[in-house]
Amino acid sequence: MPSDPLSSTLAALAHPTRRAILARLAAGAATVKELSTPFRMSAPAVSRHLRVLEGAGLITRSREGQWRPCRLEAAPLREVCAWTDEFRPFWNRDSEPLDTWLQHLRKKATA
Amino acid sequence: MPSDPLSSTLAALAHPTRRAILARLAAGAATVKELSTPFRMSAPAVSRHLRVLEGAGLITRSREGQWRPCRLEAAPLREVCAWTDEFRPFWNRDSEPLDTWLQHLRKKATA
DNA sequence: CCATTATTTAGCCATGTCGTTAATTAACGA
DNA sequence: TCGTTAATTAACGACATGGCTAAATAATGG
Repeated sequence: MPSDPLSSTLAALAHPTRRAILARLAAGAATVKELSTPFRMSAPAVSRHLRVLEGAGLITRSREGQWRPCRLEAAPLREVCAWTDEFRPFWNRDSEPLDTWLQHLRKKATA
Repeated sequence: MPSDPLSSTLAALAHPTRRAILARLAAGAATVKELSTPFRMSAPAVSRHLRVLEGAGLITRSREGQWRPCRLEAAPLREVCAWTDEFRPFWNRDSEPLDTWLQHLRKKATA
């Protein structure tokens, strides 16, 4: 499993539950209990999702008495957006025409 | 494993080799062979990465004689950027102050 | 000290990933 | 038809994910 920062971030986001957790945390910090209830998921399951998010630097957790409030850390999302942004010129256009591929072949032939 | 479109896209992107393949395809279509050489990876390995990318709708493949040229399909990246964009207000600010959490506790106490 | 609440850890199981090599299928071209 | 090249599939191994329940760890508050 790749462990570079961007890969960790993307892998963490590649699960609907974890994205929903981040969306929830955008509205304010929350405890594990508060998160597990709406997602109809056991506390251990949520705890593990949180560990993944923490590993990706997408949340931080602190100790507040017996609670472990989670807070959103959205900075890694900037890198994700920056990466996709590189492809912005391609978002709206169809895949390149067949011509390009044929030119490519022709170039190899002459080489 | 989640199979919704956004999760598929993010999972496909969560591997440096696959991101590098997309970056390469931005410069034009390429065959499996052309992709496997620079990545010092066996053709089967690349073939499977391509399958993942295809499953996420990030590339399309056609048959051109004995070659299977891959072309970039960047549309799904738009959705990724759109999702992260929702968090743009949080990108540059520190995690919410502790105050918010304390208010949160106080609210529960009075409720 | 004991009961309660919050959270994590430990097992379990099924399934997916990611690389390899070896074998198979598809198409070309003399 | 035969040999070559391109690409996929099959099979393997090591390991991660994602859910569960049950048990262990913290901290609170009588």
